[in-house]
Amino acid sequence: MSVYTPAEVVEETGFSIDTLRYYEKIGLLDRVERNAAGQRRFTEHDVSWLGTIRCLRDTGMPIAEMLRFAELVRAGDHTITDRIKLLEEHDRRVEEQIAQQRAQQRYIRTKISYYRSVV
Amino acid sequence: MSVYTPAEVVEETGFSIDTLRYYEKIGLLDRVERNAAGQRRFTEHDVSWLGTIRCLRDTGMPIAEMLRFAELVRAGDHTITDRIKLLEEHDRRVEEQIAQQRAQQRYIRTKISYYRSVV
DNA sequence: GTCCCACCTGGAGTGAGCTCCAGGTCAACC
DNA sequence: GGTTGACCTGGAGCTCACTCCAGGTGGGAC
Repeated sequence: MSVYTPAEVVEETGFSIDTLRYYEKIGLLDRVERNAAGQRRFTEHDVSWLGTIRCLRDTGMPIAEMLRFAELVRAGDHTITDRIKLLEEHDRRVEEQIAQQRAQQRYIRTKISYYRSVV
Repeated sequence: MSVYTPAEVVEETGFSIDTLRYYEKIGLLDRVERNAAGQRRFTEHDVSWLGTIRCLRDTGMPIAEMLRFAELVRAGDHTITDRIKLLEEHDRRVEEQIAQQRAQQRYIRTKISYYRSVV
């Protein structure tokens, strides 16, 4: 099981080091292990969890809800149905967002066409 | 040409009255006309522009860029090619956003499926 | 006349999500 | 032994986009 330095995790995940520390501070990331010098050494598991975080974040899930999800994960396997519920609800919102954005894109394209017609 | 009271515009556009005042203050909305008592009376044109604003905002355009667009509109017809460029660039970003969200949605759904398989 | 209500203004405050800073540690290289 | 560079901590500061507030006006219903 390999470990990752902060710089490697920044490279892998696209989060800044400050964001990683912030996520750890607020409990979105479990306490990351340290080496003898006190520097963070991330596990494969941390990096994979950060991938999930990125996905939820970039689809618009607020931190408070990601925290709820993190707590469910921490609480163990008996919370899996709750996690499913949470993710399904989020999936529904993402679906709506995409549909709305498609509609708005059509509006923008109509506007562009109109402008093209008058130049 | 009908006019709209603040309450009607709130109803029509979904923006709060504070947001409308804010948009006017920063110049995203042209100075709105007032009646004898100093109360805002929005025109059809204002409401339609607010529709455009909503569309751009909800697809993630920052206020600074909407302001640039508003200035182009204000500057007159010779800026139409610039407006097209701006909107096309935005359209491209919206397209990317949607594609990214679709990919992330697939990830979420995979996660849900996995959870379902272990319950 | 007085009450309420919708609205006005300028300016302060808020919440989310980071981002930056000062001052320090440790290991490695010259 | 000095310098560099990656990292550490706690806490302050920042950006964005609003949102709220205090104190006031004008018009209509009772």
